[in-house]
Amino acid sequence: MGKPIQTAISPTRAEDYPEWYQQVIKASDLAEKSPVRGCMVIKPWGYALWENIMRTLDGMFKITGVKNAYFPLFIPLSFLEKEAAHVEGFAKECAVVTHHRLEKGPKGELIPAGELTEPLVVRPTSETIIGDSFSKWISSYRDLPVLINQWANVVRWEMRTRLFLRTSEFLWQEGHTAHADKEEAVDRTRLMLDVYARFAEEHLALPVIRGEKSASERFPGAVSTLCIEAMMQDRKALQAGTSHFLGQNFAKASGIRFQSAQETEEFAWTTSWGVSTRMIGGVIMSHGDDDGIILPPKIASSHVVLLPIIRKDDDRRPVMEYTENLARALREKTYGNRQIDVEIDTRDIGGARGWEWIKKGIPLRVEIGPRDIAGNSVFLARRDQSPKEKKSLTREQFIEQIVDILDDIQKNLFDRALEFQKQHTVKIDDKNDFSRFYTPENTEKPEIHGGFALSHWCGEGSCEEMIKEELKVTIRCIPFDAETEAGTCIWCGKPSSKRVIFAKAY
RNA sequence: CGGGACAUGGCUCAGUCUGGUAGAGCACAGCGUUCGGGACGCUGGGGUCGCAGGUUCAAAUCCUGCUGUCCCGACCA
Repeated sequence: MGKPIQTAISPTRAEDYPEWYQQVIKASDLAEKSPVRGCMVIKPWGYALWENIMRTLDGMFKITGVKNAYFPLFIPLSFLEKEAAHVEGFAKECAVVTHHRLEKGPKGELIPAGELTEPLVVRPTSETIIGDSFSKWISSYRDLPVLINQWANVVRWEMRTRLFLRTSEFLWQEGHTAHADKEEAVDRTRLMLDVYARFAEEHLALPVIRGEKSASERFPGAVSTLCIEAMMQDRKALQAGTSHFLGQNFAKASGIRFQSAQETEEFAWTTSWGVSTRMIGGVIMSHGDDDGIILPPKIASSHVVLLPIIRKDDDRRPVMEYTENLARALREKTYGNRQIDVEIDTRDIGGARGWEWIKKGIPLRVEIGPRDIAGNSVFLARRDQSPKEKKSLTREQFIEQIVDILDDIQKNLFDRALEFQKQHTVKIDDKNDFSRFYTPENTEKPEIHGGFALSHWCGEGSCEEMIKEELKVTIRCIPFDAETEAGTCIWCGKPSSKRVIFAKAY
């Protein structure tokens, strides 16, 4: 009884975007909140995404000469104190370990005991501890460059958290490199950003804008910070990856010195770069619809689910046999850098079964019943199309075409996201227009509004700050492809030579 | 860390004002009927009402303290 529900997720994106995001994660079984404040449990369907991200990115790093290593979770407090700007940036969100033992209290409760002489900081990032290693590994220009990456967890004690987008503990990779000259380090910074951009676009189907951060948004201690920025469906920007040129700041703090070919003692030039589980939040918010998430096939937790339709007991045997055979044939095929992953769902829960897989965002659903066996066919539905758009293919056609179909979905998701980004990216030259663009009509509960504004900026931090203060809008980046063009700052009217990207941000 | 709200089964909540046997819907399990557009019936399992004190013959309900969560600010991959 009751009216059929129109969408699988309630509320819809238009009704309440932040709430939609939470509900989508719940419905898709990606992750859940943990009993620990601000932390999350990543469930198998969500962790598979991360595994696929890791596998692909890891390969991309290694092609550029990067090797993996692992550094400690704990950083001596004194290490963190070495770089002034770095301390400034992270001091307010560090978890600190002060004891190394638990003792039974009078009521049997456990009390921390054995105070450490030097407190240990749970890494918020590893520049300082990796720098310490680098200082020991490097003594000659012949030792350079050193190109290291680690896959790890880090902790930043955030005030407000959201699953995947901002959690107190998150998974990421952090690359750290040291070079003999500035030029090479600058090139590496840019190279890794390009790796991220290519990964985001080709694997996550996220169109991104590459650019440089303004001084106020720079990584604490960096000389320059490069980033990729993606537009979510609420038209806010999400920083999906960053690459930092650290100059000699951290080399000086950690004593990374080497003897040059000219026999002089020099400080190394270092870089660091990272992407995190936040990317998954970006995938959810870019591609999801009111029926749940839509996984890009390249990183999808699984590619296709087979749904046997069994009406009578007599059907069971032939339908299951047909299904198992199809699964075997599909698993022999390769898409991207892995074999096709096939799920078989035999649960007898009626139509709810298909909807669960829609909510989980699996790229392809295949229904297999007596009719298909009779016609040697399959009944196929694509997650990037409406749930009703199912069509029949012969078994052979399907096996032959599945890789192309997956690729078509991948491309379609990217094209849609790019179209959306273009639609909501506008050049704005008038201050009033700018304010109007970023002011919701309903201030109580802001509707989806705004987008990326390409506007002139004089380069002054004070303008940036006032814009942030008044409109909650920040400079996301100074795009690499910005053309030199005479104009006036959107805020103060002083002359400016190029446009930057403004947006509300996550 | 400042201002506000809340805490009852896995989830969403009623019951609290006016103290007296712990409730509903959804979810879950079993059986049957179903199944290619989100099924239905019957039966069943599951909660010391956030924690610790106090008042009382009696506390989910009243009082005190604590903890946690959410919303709004300051901070952020």
